[in-house]
Formats: sequence, structure tokens, C-alpha cells
Amino acid sequence: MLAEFGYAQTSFAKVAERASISKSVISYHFAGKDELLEQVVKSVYADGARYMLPRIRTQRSAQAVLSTYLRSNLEFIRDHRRDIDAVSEIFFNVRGADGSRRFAGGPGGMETAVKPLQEILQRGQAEGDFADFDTRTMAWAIRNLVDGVARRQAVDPEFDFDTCIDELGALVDRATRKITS
Amino acid sequence: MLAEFGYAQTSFAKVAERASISKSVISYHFAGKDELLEQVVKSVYADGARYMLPRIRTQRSAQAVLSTYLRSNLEFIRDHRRDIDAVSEIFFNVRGADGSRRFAGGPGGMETAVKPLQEILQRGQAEGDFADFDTRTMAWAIRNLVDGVARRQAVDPEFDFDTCIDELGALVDRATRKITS
Amino acid sequence: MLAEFGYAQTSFAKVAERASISKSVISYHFAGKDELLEQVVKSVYADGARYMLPRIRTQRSAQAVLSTYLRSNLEFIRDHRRDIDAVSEIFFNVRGADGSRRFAGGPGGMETAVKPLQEILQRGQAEGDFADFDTRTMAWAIRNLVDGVARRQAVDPEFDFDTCIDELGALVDRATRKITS
Amino acid sequence: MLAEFGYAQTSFAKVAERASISKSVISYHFAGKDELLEQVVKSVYADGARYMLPRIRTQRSAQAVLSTYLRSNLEFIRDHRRDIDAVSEIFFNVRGADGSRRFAGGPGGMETAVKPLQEILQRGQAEGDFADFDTRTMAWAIRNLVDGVARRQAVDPEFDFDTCIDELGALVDRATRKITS
DNA sequence: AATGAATGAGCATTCATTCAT
DNA sequence: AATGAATGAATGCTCATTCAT
Repeated sequence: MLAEFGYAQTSFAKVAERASISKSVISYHFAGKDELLEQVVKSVYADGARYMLPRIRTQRSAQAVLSTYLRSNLEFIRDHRRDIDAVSEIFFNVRGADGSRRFAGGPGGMETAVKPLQEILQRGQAEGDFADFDTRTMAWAIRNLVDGVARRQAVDPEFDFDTCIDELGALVDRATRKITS
Repeated sequence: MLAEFGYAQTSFAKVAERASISKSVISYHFAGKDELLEQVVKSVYADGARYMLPRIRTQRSAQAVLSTYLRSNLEFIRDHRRDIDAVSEIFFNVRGADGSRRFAGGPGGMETAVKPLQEILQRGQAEGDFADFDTRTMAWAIRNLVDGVARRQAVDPEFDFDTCIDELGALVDRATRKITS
Repeated sequence: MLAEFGYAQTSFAKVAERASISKSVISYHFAGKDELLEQVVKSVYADGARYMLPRIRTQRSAQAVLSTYLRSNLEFIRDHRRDIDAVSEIFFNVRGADGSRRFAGGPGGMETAVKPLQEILQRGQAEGDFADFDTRTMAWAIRNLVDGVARRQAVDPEFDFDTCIDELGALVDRATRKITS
Repeated sequence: MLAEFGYAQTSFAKVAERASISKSVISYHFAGKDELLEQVVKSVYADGARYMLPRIRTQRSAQAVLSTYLRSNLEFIRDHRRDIDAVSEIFFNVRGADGSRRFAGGPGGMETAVKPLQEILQRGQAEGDFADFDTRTMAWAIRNLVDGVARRQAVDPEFDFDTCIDELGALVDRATRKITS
């Protein structure tokens, strides 16, 4: 729904009609629109973590962790396209009264996603596998690469997911790996 | 306005109040909300092209062109933050009646941005400067990196633009350059 | 309301204020302005039929049927002046996007009213009671006579309904009856 | 314009666009919307009088005057369909602030049309040509018959004007003529 | 637990009109 | 004489939310 029509065009009325429930049941179960959306975000992030973490945990080296993180994240996006689109809509659109993005630092916010990634990168640099880049910028860059795939998937008819996973894996590898002569 | 409150919270009424004009003057000058937003997008893209193109044209090699493209694009984003945010909002939110993104392929759409970038990458590969990657995926990746900066700028208090420009320049260089032993 | 202020001056806001309800309740109960008006028309026509039909059905000869049709229709108009005025407003004013009258052929449209009248006239001619006139023109003429009474009632201070019923009955009788020497 | 789209859908903006003039020129030349419409009504009524009066004046007997009045009026309606439709729209729709019909008694109002007709009928009764009916009701009835033709013309695809003129002439003749044995 | 009816605030848009040029 | 720009009021309608049942 969110994924299909976008945030601005998604109303309780439409959601309720689509789900064959009454509008008021939404207000009944959630404190408000924002709480409903927060639940959606939390739920998708939990699903994502449930898929990715077991795969990542089998890895030892920072390099392998990063590569597994990237691959499993992209696989999750590939297999949960509508959910991911919905979360993008929410993350991008939900604002407080002052106009600030509500999900900026909260659950599902970028901070939550960037921090652990940055830690992997720092470990890789400490272990001598990664080149000497700014870990925060690299962490953001990788997140942008991943999130961008969700958007590309939505609009690019030439898009092939498996090629993309391989290519981005190679790209990130080249971008992070320390060159040894 | 758009940059500050987001698409869903930006109404004619608020725009008019902010600009100290009447609501109806907006409908008077533009055929509708969508036309107004289209004008904003076109105008910002024209500004961007006016800034970037002269810089890019001084370069010869694909490598230099790419690096200048990236740097000048980031500089433009740095110096036109509100405009860029506004365009992000519009690009992400404006939809047709069927829910499809209206700006997906049009002026300012991703296709318009990805195509020329892809051509630079193809030239670089032909000239033997760039590694053997999928040019379309790389072009999208670079666009995502650039657009992600606009978003990071909006939410990351630790963000330093000049570091970011240098780091992303190096990142893209490592990700594209052919390794010669 | 419609009867009082006319179609163009009857807005949701005024209706709501008059009825001491909120504007939105109108949109809640009806799909739109046109659907609301359609319901009004249907309802008044149903009332009219409920009044007229039992009276007409007691008659046998086409002459008696016509005279009872006319009299009962005028009585209904006399006793439901506001409703009739409202329906006139709607019938005359509601248009499609192309400017065509929406109710021209539909329920409450002239066709619906003219057809059965024409059949009575044809039967009367077949039975030898009515003169040799064009039944369609006569049917339209009788409808115009009847509908005109609603309008006259609205503007003519000298108007007396019972005189009018008698006079129009005699008029139509003279206009339709076959002269036998 | 009025004839085509109806009163409620006819705005200065549309009129101006159709006429290739600026909106403001309308407000410039007329005191307001109502004055403009009044001019339209006056103009059409003057045209009607210019067509009908010379024809009527050639007649002597009330019977001949009535028949010529009817025929020439219908001919004028046949040949000025759009104008007549426009006037119907105005007459039916223009209201004062209190909701009263502005043109009810004024130029083009029913009173103006009914009075002279009633006088013809009274003369005919005095001269012994017409039966003993209520002249005011008959005058209104004839006006309704005539005005109804304009409406029928707009919606009835089976309508044939020349048949209608002959039939209504005969109808009114039967309805008014004194029966002499 | 769930809902249908109702609501006030807000929406983009159109209206006839004004006014400086 | 004529107009383009601008406006306040009003339009039909949607919104998330409330509340009695």
C-alpha cells in the first residue's frame, strides 16, 4: 500500500478498504498514524535482522562479515521488496511537528544502521584488511548503496538483482580492501 | 519549505503564509500543484547543470571527468542544500494517479542522471582506465552515493562536507580504477 | 434549500449549517454532490408515484386515466411544493462534464415521464376517445403544463391552485377529446 | 456558453477564454455578473419582440393574433435555440441574496410575458371566439407550452420542430375555441 | 474487540472582483 | 479602453480521529 501509492496518497480510508476492515480499528489499535508506521518499521527491521544476523555470525574476519552483511541485506531487500519500499516511504516522510524527521535517530533510523557497520569497518582497519578511509563516510556510503538498490529496483526495468548483488559486492570490496603489493 | 517540512506537510496554505501571499496566487501562476513542483525540479536541475558542466568540460580523460563530475555535484549539493532537499522530496513523493512515480523517467528522473554517467564509465573502460564492472550498476551506485550525501547532510550532526567530498572521491576512484601491477 | 436558493447557491456549507450538521457528514453519506441530488430526485419521484398510481389504477378508460393522472399529479405538486421545486432545480442544473444534462434520460428525466403518458394517449386514440394529434408532442405538452404549474406557484401571487387544477383539467380535456357532432 | 454548460458551470474565466478576451474586461464593462446576464436577457427579448410584433400586428381577430403569436414565438425559438437556452438558464438561476428569483417580474419575467397574452385571451372571450376559461391560467399554460418547447428541443432526439409548431397550434386552438354547434 | 457515524481541520482549486499599469 | 496580477471567500471533498454502541 505504502509501497504502491506512497506516503502522501496512503490514507486510513484506503488502507482499511484494502484490508477489508473498518477505518476506526486502526485508530483503535494504534495511538495514531505515527505509531502505526513505527510498528511497520520495527517489524520490517526485526525481520531483516532475523535474516541477516545468523548469516553474519558465521563469519570471522571483518572482510567476510562486511561481505556477508552486504549480500544478506541485498537478498533480504530482493525478497521483501514491498516491505522495504514501505519502510523507505515512512523513513523519508514521517516528520515531527517541527518538521524534523522522526525516524532519523530512532529505531530504523540511519544512526542505528550506520553504527554497527562503522564498527565492522573499524575492526577491519585495525586488523589491517581495510584501507585507510573515514569509517563513518564509508558506512554511510555502503548504506546508501544498499538503500539505493531498493529504489533502483522500483524504477529501472533493466535491473537484474543477482548481477547487482555480485557487482556491489565487488565494488565494496575494491573500495575497502587494503592494496598490498 | 519542502526541505523543512516534507512533501506531505507542505500545503498551498503553508507556502502562501510563509511567502506572505494569498493561496490563490499559486493556483493563478501554476496549473496545479504538480506543475509547481515540476518547475522547482527543472529550475534546480538547470542550476546544477550550469554549475557542473563548465567544470566537467575542462577535463579530458574519463577518469578526470568522473572525478570532476562527482566533486562538482557534491559541491553543488553542499551549496544548495535546501534546493536539493526540496527536489528529493518532490522526486520521491510526486506520483501519478496509478501510484507510479511521476519523475522516474522525466526531467530530473534517475534515467536522465544515470545515462550520461554510464557513458563516462563506458568510455573509461574503452580507454583502459576503468576496471571491468557493470557500468549500469556502477552508474546507479555513484548516483546513490551522491544523493545519499544530501540525505546524510540532513540528519548526521557529525557530517563534514569537505571530508566527505574527498573520501567519496577516493572511494569512487578505488571502485572504478583498473589495478595495474 | 434547493427550492429556496437554487442550485448554484446551494452548497454543502449552507446545507450543513441549515441542517445543523457538519459539512463532512454529507460527503460521508453520499459519494458526492451529484449522488446526493440523485437521491433527492429518486425519493421525490417515488413519493409522487406512491401518491398517483393508486388513484390512476382505479380508472378504466384512457380519458379517465389521463384526467386522474393530471389531477393527482397537480395535487401532489400542490402538497409537496418544496420538494418539487428542489427537483426542478436539480433536473435543470445538474450536468455532466460535457455540459449535457445528466438527468435527461435517467430516473426522473423527461423520457421517463413522457413515455407512459404517450401510451395513455395512444390507447385513447385507439379506443376512439381522443382526437388525432401527435401523441409525443401532446405528451410533452401535458408534462410542460404540469411542470409549469410548479414554477407558476413559485412566482405568481394571484395563483389559486384549485382553480388551476380544474382549469387545466378542462384544458387538457378539450385539447385531447375527439369532437363528436 | 450558458446554453451549453449551464449557469452553474459558466464562469467569467470560461467566457473570457472562449471569447478570447481578458476576464477583467467583463467586470470592466458591466457592474457585475447579474448586470451582464440582465443585458443578455434584454437583448434576446428585444430580438424576439422585433421578430414577433410585425407579424402579430398584421392580424385582426383575437384568434388570429393568438395563433400568430404562438407560431412566430415558436419560429423565433427554433431559429435562436442557443439564445433561448441561455435566457432559460439565466431566468431560472439568477437569484437575489434572499433567494428570490431576480427576473420573476422584471424584463423577461413571466409577468411581462403573461400579461399581454392574457389580454388577447380576454379580447377573444369578449368577441365571442374563445370559450369560457380562466384567462390567467390559460395565459400561463400557453407560456409553459412555448417555453417547454425550448427544453424539449434540447433533450428529445425525436423532436421535429415543424410538426411541433403545427400540433401546438392545433392544440391551443382546440383548447381556446368556443364550440359552436 | 470492533465498528459505523460523525466531526473539525485542512486540502487544492475556482470564483467574481479589484486595481495598478 | 483594456489587462495581467492578485485576492478573499467559497467550493466540493478528504483527512485522522472520536465516540456511542
